[in-house]
Amino acid sequence: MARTVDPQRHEARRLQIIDAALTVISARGYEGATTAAICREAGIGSGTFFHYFPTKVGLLLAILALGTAEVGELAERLADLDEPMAALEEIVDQAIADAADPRVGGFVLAVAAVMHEPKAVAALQADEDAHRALLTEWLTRAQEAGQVRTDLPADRLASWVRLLLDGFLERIATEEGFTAEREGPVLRETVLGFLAGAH
Amino acid sequence: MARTVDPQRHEARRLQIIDAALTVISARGYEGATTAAICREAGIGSGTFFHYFPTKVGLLLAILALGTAEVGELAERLADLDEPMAALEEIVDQAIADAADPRVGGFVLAVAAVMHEPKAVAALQADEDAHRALLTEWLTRAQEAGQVRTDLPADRLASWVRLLLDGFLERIATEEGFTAEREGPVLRETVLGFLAGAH
Amino acid sequence: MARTVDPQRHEARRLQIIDAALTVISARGYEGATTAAICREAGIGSGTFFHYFPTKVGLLLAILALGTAEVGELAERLADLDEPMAALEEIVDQAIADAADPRVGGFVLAVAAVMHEPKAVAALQADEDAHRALLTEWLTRAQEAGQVRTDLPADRLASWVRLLLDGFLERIATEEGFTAEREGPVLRETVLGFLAGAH
Amino acid sequence: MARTVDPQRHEARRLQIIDAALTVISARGYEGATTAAICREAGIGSGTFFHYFPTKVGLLLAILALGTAEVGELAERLADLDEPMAALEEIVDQAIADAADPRVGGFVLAVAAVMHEPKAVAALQADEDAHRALLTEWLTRAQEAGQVRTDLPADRLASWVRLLLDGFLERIATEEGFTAEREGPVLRETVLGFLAGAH
DNA sequence: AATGAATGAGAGTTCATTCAT
DNA sequence: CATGAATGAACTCTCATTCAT
Repeated sequence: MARTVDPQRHEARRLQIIDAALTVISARGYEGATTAAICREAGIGSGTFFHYFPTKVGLLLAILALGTAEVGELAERLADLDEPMAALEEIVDQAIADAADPRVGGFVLAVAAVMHEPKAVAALQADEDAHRALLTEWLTRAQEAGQVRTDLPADRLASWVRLLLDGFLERIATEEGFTAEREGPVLRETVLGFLAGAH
Repeated sequence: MARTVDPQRHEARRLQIIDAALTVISARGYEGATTAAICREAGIGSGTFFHYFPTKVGLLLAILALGTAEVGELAERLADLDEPMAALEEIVDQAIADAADPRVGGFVLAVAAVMHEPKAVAALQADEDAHRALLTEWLTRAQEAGQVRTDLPADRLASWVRLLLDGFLERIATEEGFTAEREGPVLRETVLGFLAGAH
Repeated sequence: MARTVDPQRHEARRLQIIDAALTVISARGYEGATTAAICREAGIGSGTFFHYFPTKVGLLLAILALGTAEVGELAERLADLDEPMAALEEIVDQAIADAADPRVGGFVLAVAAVMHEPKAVAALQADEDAHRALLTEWLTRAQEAGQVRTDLPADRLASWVRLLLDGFLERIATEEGFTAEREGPVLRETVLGFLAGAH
Repeated sequence: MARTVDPQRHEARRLQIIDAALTVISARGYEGATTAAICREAGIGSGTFFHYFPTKVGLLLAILALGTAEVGELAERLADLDEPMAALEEIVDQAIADAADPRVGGFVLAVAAVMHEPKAVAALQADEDAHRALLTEWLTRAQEAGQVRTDLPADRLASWVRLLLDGFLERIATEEGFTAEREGPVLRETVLGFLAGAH
């Protein structure tokens, strides 16, 4: 009888729509993903969509915020570690694990192309900043521990690690036969090789 | 007497439109780049656009074909070289030079997100194939000469070099302060380090 | 709770748009009848139009299908008749009644000129076939009963009756003062005279 | 050396364009007949078109005027005749002969649908008026000679003869197998039967 | 006289968003 | 809460027409 919103039900519905959106955006790009197509995929009416998200961009922001939140969770999980190299390896492993969902690469690619929509750019930047902050923190510690090269400052090393992790995601989205399973070990080795530095 | 087609004038106009399109697509993405905006940037009327390109996709295909043709030109320039490593370094240097045009990264990113439009996908694939074929050819020779690692076959090495070169382009498009000038040497060193293999 | 589709409301809206289209097409021809003009006449927004019909051609096909369906209804009404001449007179009377809507002639004329759009041509042919089939059937019976001339086969007689009925419709659309009311009896007499044959 | 226009050459070019237009309009309708298509058919450049006709409508008016002029020529040829029925038969025979050009039916049909363009409507009306005037004149004489029915005034008889002649043209344009050759005699007989009147 | 490159108004169509039910 | 009919701004593309050559 209670007219109160069931927060659990509400959140479940939200995630259901986000999941559908991930699928559709990954397959067709952001502009190609019409709200109608997302609603069809989610099995809801068009009105319901706007009941859960204020605008189409609002949905995108929610997805990006979800990703940024996951970086925070990862940071918390690593907080206790003493060994910088173990933390950096964990970060790389997490990236490989994320890449196992074939939609992620397509989604990243699709969203990267949304440069208008200032709010999306800001959210993208926030996500990037969170990733870089986490990396820079552990890279700094690793440099202090003499475990990674010091010819480049930690934030530039972070840029290059991001280059490798992002490039990896996009390769998977782009190239037939380039899979997280097979190429994951090469990524690990390449990142570590890069951090070890030239000889 | 009759105003015959001046092929030179025609080609110049075409390139002018393509240049404007590069600017606009790079800034707003493919879907965000309306034909009206491209026309405004190029300083032409809307009808003129469709006088030079059959459709908006036609313009995209023309740009991609231009890029693929440039790979062919690079291949020809390298054909005479005897030293595989010199050729590979030349390929990397070319990528760094391309990345100096700040629009290229944004354009690549924008176009990578155009998954519908089968013809664009095909052209993108053709471009990718041309790049990979060139790389694979010289990587194979380098392996035969014992100059690069052999724990991975040449085509997988090519995938990883492409990952680095593409990632480099996109970093420049994305990250403030990550410039071709400053990071180019790191790219060179990283590619060569990767090809040298682990120790 | 949910606003389910009310099929009655939906059909009413459809007919409202079709009615507006009849008016506009009849007055300006098919190409001259812009979707904007039809929407204005129907008092709806442009989006609503495409909510009810997939394309402008789709609307045309729907109108033609409606007409063809009416031929079927007429055929059913006649099915019980024993007297061929009574059926043929009924067909002529129906044509006269149709011609009372002054838009019908203009519409027929306008649509007859749509030769591209293969689907429209097919629908037009289907409509023509339905009319001819009905006529040919009753003309055959009338010939067997010795009530109409036999110097021409039934299907050629059908062509000529169609010529008279169509021509009648178009005269009304074209000629000021040529009205269904005044000229209807002449049509009746002329068709019957033609079917009786020369003397 | 004289810069004077060669009127013969000019007129020939005009007729060449009109002929091409007849072909294209007959096949695609008036709106479907783009100036570009007409130029292609005529083997001229787009600029040349507008050198001979001020607008696309201007071309249409020229064609219609040509047709109206032919009615005048027919009227002159008949002027000497003493026998009204012979003149009327000649008019019908002329219609049958016109119908032998398969483009005429399609053209009439196409143009009949151009109801906007007030000037075209006026030209169409002038053509119709010329036809009716000629018919009415001879029908009046025939009535005075007691050779055709008098239960309808001459101008209404003219309407019905026009109905038959127009319908004949359109049938040919519309119906496969309905040819001027085969159906011409039936037309003759039907017109004369109608004029003889009921019994 | 003849050309065709250039133009821009206007066409059909899509789609995010609103709101009565 | 949930719906989907209704909306109109904005898009790509067509085509009659102009004009420099």
